[in-house]
Amino acid sequence: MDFVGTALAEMTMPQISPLAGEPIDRADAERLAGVLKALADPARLRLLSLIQSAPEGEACVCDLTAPLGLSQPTVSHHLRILTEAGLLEREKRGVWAFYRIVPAAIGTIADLLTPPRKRASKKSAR
Amino acid sequence: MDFVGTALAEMTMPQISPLAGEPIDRADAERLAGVLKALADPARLRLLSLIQSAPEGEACVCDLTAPLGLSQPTVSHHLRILTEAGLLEREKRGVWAFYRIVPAAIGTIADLLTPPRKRASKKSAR
DNA sequence: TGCGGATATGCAGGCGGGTCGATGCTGTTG
DNA sequence: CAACAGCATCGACCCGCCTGCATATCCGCA
Repeated sequence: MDFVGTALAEMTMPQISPLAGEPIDRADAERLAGVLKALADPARLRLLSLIQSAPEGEACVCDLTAPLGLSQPTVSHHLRILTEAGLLEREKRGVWAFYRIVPAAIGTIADLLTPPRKRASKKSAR
Repeated sequence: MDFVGTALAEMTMPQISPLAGEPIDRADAERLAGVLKALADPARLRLLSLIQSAPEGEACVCDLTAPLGLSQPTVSHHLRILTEAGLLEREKRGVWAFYRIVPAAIGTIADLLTPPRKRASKKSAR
């Protein structure tokens, strides 16, 4: 599903926060849920954490299988899901595939979930 | 799983952000994933949105089944999951059960996903 | 060109989750 | 007290997902 890859971009512009003023429609709900599904897994959260705390902010598959305790195909599978969700970017150098976090992506999700009361405190509008 | 209910509280204090410095351990990853799983569903996102935008910031089940297009048992099921995750609170008045959003809960999730860089550089302007 | 290592993909088993219909429970109303 | 409305729970079905094993693909190197 590549639609997930572009999901964040489409939601970024307006505040389609599920906690803003207007109720979100089905399409936006599915898009946001798709990205959140990519995040809602212990292995993938640990992958993001491991990559972020890696020396150069990047890591290859061979560095991730051991700390995760999962097989190499399974790790590749999770990395694929995170990449398709737009949370990771992949760069192949030689035989290795290096993964790096896309900062704006997770920041966008955080913004979508940080809606109302950070600004004013009233949802009065509308 | 009631551990999900307390998951946020346990993670709130330190910044166990998966994108902070140290890699998170399995336990924290599972807790955070549990809460994110509660969010990662279109129906539940729409429920949160509907409740938030309701007149008094609260809504009963009978007001939610129609806009969602789901059966009443299914809506109750989703509300239960959100409540156990600590995202909603339930108050029974008469025959009705009113649900309200717990603001701090979602704010906590957003903070966990808002890594370091949000502090210094802000592109917003709003 | 051929070999070996690093990843990705296919396939299958097992489990968890979303949905609905039926039912039970509780509080309201006549 | 009887009848009814709002919700929660139960049981069941079905689909999607996580995982590992086996295999294919790609790349560097001798």
